[in-house]
Amino acid sequence: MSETAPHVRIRAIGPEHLAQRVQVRGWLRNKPGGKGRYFLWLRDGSGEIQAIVEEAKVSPEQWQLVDEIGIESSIVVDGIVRAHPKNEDEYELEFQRIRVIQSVSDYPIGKKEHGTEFLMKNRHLWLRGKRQSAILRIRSEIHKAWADFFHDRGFFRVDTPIFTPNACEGTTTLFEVEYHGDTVYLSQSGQLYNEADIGALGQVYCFGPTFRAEKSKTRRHLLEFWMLEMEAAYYDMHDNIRFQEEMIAFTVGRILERCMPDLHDIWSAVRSDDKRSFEDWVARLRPSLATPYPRMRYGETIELINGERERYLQEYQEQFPKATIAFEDGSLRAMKKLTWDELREAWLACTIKEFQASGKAAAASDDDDDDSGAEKSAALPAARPFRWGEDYGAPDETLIGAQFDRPVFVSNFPIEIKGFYFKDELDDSGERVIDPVFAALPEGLKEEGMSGYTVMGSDLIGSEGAGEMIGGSQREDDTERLFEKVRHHQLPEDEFQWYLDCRRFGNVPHSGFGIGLERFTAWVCGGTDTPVHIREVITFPRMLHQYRP
RNA sequence: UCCGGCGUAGCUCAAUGGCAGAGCAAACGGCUGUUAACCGUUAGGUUACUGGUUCGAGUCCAGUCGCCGGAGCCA
Repeated sequence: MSETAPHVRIRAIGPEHLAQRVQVRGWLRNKPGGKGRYFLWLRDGSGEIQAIVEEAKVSPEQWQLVDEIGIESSIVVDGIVRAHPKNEDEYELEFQRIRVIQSVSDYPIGKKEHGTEFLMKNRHLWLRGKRQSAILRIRSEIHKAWADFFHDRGFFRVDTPIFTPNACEGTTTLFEVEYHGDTVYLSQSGQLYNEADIGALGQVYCFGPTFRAEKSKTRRHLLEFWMLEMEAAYYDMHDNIRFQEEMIAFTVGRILERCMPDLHDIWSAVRSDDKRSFEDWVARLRPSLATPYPRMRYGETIELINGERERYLQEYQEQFPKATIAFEDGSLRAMKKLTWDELREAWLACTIKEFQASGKAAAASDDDDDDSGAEKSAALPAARPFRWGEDYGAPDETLIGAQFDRPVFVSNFPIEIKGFYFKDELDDSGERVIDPVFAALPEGLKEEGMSGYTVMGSDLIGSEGAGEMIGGSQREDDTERLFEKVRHHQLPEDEFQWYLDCRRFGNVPHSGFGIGLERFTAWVCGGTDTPVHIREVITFPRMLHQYRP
């Protein structure tokens, strides 16, 4: 009885272990049962298995140990692998022996639901949860998949600096760090360094933490997140897009191949009365295995967005017939009198910035046909047409993504809304292209300051409201144009000399992109009805005013 | 920074301006192929904080703090 059984990780237990004595080293997830019999749910970080302990079959000393341990006690259990009598393709352990490393009786996280605040204060323990640990295993697999994908295609990993002397795009707010008397910033992108690195290595990627000091508090934002950025010499925008969709398809394939138990753990934690079967739930990922993904030009999305806004407005009016809409100038109009055309007319009379329509709906007090008595209200969605030259808001990206069952590329944005390094879109004769949708607009609908010129950039928008997952572009390789753009964006030229230097010596066309690991992982792990919050996708999230533990 | 919501037992949540409640967790007992097991008993409170209105405030008002969601911006 003193011989030690071979240690196995739970996930590795298979048919070859049947009737074999093995050792599991881990923690106690739960302990249903009681007098005479316990079911020890064991977890070791790779998976879960239950060991059945029967009082009649073990020594009194062993039974006492089992009887006393509480949830999250650390234990080593020897047992004989048996087929689960009820669940097909599952195994269980016939208990042989337990060694208690630490007995725990007051684990703070219970078996029922908890609130966000409590869970976040206990993030160091929440990580152990079934859903949380499954998500982290998938994140790890994505790391591996991406490394394989890039190395298989002849890319080298470089590591770009985290302390940087200036902003990459100037617009975003950065974290300042005192650097022995100087001020430097935490990196928000390794792109400019990657562009230099391709001069040495041709095709590179970097992968590290990225910092954004924006005061965003949404389910898509972290202040510290992990971003992979790729850069390749002699890639144009279309090479870039093809590379991206192949990478996403490859990664999804890897997850479906290797992470089914983890996806199942995530699915099983969904508590809903009418939840889909596991197969149906996983099926949402399968379309993304097939390339190419749909592509749209920015200009082509405007009609789509406006059609959706009009539909939303109509729904809003039907749901809240007595709602009012307020313009910034203070005038009030009855909502039911405002047609889409009237809204468009009002909008045309002012600029985008001036037009700040907002609606507030509330059930009338004299109208008490609703016995609940609860006051219904809803904020008005964006109640104006989207005009060429505007940047997308989060709801716009959501609705574009919702049109497709797989990620979609949106490309060729107005030059005015993108960074300095985007290459101009040129026609065959080398002239800048005016976007056809812009060109077809009547004069009154062309926003002031918009040229109609576009750039060779693309975003990849996830289906099911995941939002932007990838931002990429062909980089400006016309040295003169690049100098102009640096000046036009009022960037500190001194700090950019080294970057511009790379254009002077062996300048080549090149492209690249960045993908946020957490947003991608959240998209893989969650669906429309089962969203994964970005704070669940990294061990210790850093969010606005929240950096503990 | 702005807009909206929330803050009651260790946890999740109830409570017309009128005695502070339930489930889970904990302790004790019962039951047993359990799937967030189940049943019984016990214990558990400065209703976030400060001030105000009121005969009376968890509830209404003002402020402060904390949390959540969203907007802008972005991956």
